Amino acid sequence: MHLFWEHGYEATSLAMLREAMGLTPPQIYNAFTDKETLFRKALTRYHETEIGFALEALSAPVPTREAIRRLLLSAAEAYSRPGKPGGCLFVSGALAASPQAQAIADELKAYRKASEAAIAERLAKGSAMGDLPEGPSVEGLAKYIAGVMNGMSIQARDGASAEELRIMAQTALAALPADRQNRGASSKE
Amino acid sequence: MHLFWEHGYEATSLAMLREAMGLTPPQIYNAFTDKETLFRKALTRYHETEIGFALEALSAPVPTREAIRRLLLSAAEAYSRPGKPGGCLFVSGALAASPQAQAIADELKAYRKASEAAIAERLAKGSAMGDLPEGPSVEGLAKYIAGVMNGMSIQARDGASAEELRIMAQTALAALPADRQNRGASSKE
DNA sequence: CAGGTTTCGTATCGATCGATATGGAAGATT
DNA sequence: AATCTTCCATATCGATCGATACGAAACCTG
Repeated sequence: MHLFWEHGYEATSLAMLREAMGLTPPQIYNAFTDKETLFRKALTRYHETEIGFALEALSAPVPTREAIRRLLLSAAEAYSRPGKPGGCLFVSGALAASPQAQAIADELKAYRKASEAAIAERLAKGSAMGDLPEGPSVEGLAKYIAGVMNGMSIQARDGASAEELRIMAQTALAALPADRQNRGASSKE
Repeated sequence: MHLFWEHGYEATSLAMLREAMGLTPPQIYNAFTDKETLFRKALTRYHETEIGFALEALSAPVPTREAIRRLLLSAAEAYSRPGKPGGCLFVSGALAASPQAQAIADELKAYRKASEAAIAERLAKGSAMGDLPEGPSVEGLAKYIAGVMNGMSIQARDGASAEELRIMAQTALAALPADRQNRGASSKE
């Protein structure tokens, strides 16, 4: 998973995976069928073990703005963990791909779209509760937040520290209109 | 250039380049030495022909916030031009790379850092002119803006329309404190 | 028009990719 | 203990990568 995270799908060779896992080629193919299946296994594992912060932040019983704040700040941490590759696997796994790997690129794109949809869903809930007063539409706001997280992923890959990512998250949050209710209650910006 | 832009450095094969340019392998190597040199030529050409909007926006004689507004909005256009690959070559060229292509990945990272530095320079100028009142530091703000542009690049690659990118740009701009002087003079948000 | 030179496309190079066939060691059964 | 079966690491597969050697066609020179 770390190798795919660091180098992306296509640039990670079987030889690298073999050395990292300490397995022989037949062992790999017996266990994972082929490289594509192995990558998909890594994707689901990544989703389960490294991306929990997103669901946690979006489902917390807090005002909408606070939920987004938690989402962005925990992303800042997750994208700059020591000992882990920088950024998000869903972004660096295959932003650009050869025609043969288009299926993989499409799958990663679907993961990114799903993240944006989850954000939009949370925003829609907030909007229905009168928690998200004026400003851009839910879809536009979700695209902005998802986009900022993608941007944080690239900044992390370029060496941004956790503190720098936190600042970026805080700055991004300033674009969101303040809550009408619970204003400043649980936020300590 | 379009092939590298669409598929990235490593995933673009000599066979694709050969077909696109209508050249035979020796012609390519006579003209460009090797694949790496060809890619660097494409990079400089991209910088000259597709990224002019950035320098134009940052050097325009307008208030700081208006300059950033123009930067983000023109990026929204540039990243979603019909007939061109989505996003920015500096991002999709090689976000993740194999160890052999690390030099290319580092060079692209340097381009991204230079963009951020250019933004920081413009912000510093504005700050010195009292044009950028309170809020985060110049470096933090520059990292935010550059990060948002990187995020827009990914959203564009995922199929976001020019209008959706414009909305994202406008939303991102809301995070910037309003100018103390010339407030709303040249901005039509 | 003949000879010599240059140019350029084809065919192929060694290396590496993802994936697999094969020979030999380990363990089970009679 | 001898034989047979099972399992697994090495060696290798065809395909493709980036890059180049070589032979034929074109062109200039005498």
